[in-house]
Amino acid sequence: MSNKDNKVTEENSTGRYSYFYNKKIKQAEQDIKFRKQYETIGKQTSQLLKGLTIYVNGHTIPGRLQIHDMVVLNGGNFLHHLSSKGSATHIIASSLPPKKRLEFKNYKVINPQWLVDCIKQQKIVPWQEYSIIKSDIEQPSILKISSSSANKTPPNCNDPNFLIDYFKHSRLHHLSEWKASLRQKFIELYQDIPLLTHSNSSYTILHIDFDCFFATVAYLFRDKKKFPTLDFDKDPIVVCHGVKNSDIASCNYAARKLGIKNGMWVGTAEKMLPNGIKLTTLPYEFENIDNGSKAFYTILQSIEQFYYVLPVSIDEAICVMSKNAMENKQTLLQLCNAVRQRIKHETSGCIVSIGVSDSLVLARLALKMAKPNGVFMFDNDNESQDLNDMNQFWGSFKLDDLPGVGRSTLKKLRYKYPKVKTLQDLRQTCQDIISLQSILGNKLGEKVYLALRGEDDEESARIIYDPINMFQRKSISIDINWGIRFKDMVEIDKFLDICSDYLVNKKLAEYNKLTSSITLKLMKRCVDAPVDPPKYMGMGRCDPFTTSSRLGVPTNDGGIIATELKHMFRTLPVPPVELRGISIQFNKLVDPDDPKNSNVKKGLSLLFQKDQVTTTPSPSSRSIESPLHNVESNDPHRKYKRLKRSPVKEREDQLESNQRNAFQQQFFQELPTQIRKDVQHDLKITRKVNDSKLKRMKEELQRRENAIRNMNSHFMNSDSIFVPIKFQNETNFEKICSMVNDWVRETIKEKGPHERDLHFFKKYLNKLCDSDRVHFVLRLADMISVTLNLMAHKYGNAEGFTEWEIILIKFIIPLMNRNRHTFRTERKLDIEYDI
DNA sequence: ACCGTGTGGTAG
DNA sequence: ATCGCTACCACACGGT
Repeated sequence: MSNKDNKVTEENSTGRYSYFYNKKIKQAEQDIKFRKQYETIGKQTSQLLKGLTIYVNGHTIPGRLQIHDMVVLNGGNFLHHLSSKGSATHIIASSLPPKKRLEFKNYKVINPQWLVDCIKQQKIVPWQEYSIIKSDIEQPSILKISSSSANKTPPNCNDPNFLIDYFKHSRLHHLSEWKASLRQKFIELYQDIPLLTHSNSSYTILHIDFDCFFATVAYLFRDKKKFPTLDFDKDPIVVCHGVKNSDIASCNYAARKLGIKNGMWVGTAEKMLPNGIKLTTLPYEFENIDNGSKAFYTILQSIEQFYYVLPVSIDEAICVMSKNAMENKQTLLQLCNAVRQRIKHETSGCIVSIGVSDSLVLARLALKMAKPNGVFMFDNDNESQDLNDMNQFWGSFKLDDLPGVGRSTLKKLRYKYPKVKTLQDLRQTCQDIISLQSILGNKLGEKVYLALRGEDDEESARIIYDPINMFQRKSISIDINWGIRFKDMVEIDKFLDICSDYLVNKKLAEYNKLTSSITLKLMKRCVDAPVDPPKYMGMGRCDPFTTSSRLGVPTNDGGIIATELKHMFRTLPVPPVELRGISIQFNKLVDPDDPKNSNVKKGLSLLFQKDQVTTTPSPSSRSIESPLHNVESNDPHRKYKRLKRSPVKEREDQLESNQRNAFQQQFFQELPTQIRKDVQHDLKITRKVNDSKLKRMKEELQRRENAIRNMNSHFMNSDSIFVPIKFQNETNFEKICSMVNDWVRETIKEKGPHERDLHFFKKYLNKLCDSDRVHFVLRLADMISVTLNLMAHKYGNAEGFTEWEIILIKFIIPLMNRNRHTFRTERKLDIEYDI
């Protein structure tokens, strides 16, 4: 027993103090008693917090009561009332109103995480990092206010802090980050635990998650002055940033009753309200959500019966226990309710529901049944579960309640079985696996088939039998599809630098990995989509363009990666102003510490790597308005079958890129000064690409490969004229000619070619040039020219006509002139081509 | 038969 | 105003 404890008892024995002082002592006595009780049942206590007096201000997660227990059981003093200044050594709070800030300015005011971390590490960690008024002390409040009000400038992607600032507010980013970090923690925590086996596969699965977690936390931490009468059970409440086209991250059950759903836009939700009912919108409480989740996981991990606590997301976990860990259903139910009670208590009011069954899929469905605020246990193969109950269970789910069935799969199922509404209907209609597989594909068909029988497919079950492996990271990426509005390449290059820096210094560093393969995906505004989409700063409707690049050697060099990205950007036909989204992926992650990769560090493995840089474009099946892709089947459930594509593979060729440079130089002088600046910058990047370490490595690789190739048959050379080149899956040039002709004729009449088609057509022409078949390009150019002449009289003023003229003059003819010295097969074609 | 690339889909 | 992320599986198709 500590001195402090003795002292309290002593003072009390004198028996003549003020009411408050007496009360204080009584409470301290109770705390001691509580501690003793705890010790008598054999639980561990410590003296970690000896000498500290802790006071909790306002609403926190973990809650006041839980903090009380933590403090007392670790030998600290818990102050119930802040009677006189100086009596508390630490004040715990999640946030402080300005008035309290002033009042507490001389205290150590920290967030609850400090306590959690102290106990976890069994030492008093420095409080400064957890201080919640530190920032105010550093900055005079007037400055702070003016800067924060000035901070309300519109989002601007050229701001160096844009990325971080955006992520700070993005719920989806938070979800992804949280998930990744939970997986990482799982790996650390369960590193050495033996894996479960299929053989004794009698496990009970508990699927646990919060009911509308974001909404609950937002409600608990709301500004009570602003919402004095808000009732969580009756008033519809949503969490979002904005007012009209803002996504609803989470809505309470009162809102759900009115048909409001997560993901809906606020404006849409408001239309669903009955007259006189108001929708309350609350801001996100990311930090408090995180705290609540920590309490959630801490509790779950403390329950001995759970073999694993598998993280699904910030608010959702799967607990696996052996079937004989519980005596019977009764005790299991008791456990569930105890867990629910504890979580509610320790998060100050967040509710979890629990679904219990013996497969993942059934536990998940049971969870759906359990919500809101309940437990549901489902026995699949128990005889006692009578048929009626079964039918009722399955009959209460919609098709997309099945895990793995989303928007697209739902559509396929609806198309095939228009009458099927519930899972029960589907169970009766779809008795065999074959028909499901024919609609949904092999794996998904099987998955659905098994799910309807309450069984997990192998892929889903991996989370139970091989979670460590499953949670191991295999790729790293970022996506930014909001707020992207650039003026020119200079700005984009800066942004790519920032992205590269983020990925390399934050992600690769965090996971200690190198990457050897990068994918860049750009979202370009659809031609017919409005420049400003409905959602403020949103991406609107876009066409995607992807390209990937093998680096040849694994690296974590930000410079190399940024340079490569800039280069890749330029291979895609996306003008800076049309860019609406960027995503960058590192696909092949390599562990530099792995002994078998030791040579990688020195770059020695390079010469033995087969890979080279490739860029492989392929058309999107979404370009419906383009005639070349119109061949798509109308049968929606066959959509997954790719029908037409252009597999033209283009090799990044040293010769070609030099020529492209020459081409650029040539036109450089004629450009208006404004554009010239851009081009100048562009050339700088191109040179940098050529100069970079990576490029040199690639060249060396290329040289060696070429040498080997040249020793082999001439016919093997991919530049050989004997290698067929495909366009739109067609190799026969005559057929391609007629296809192109149709395409030109069609699009002259309208708005000109679809940019994607044009992109692939250009690639095809480039490929022809590179393999000494410029005469084909000549034929095509000639044909287009003739067509233009024929149609000039009727469509000379059409948009498409002008488009094609420009393409011919600005692209095709320069292309031919570029290569005329390489004409080989067609004799003496070195004429200047003119229209 | 197996591998690599690009596309689609899903989850929270 | 508004913060439309991101990991991972499956598939189609082409190359070897």
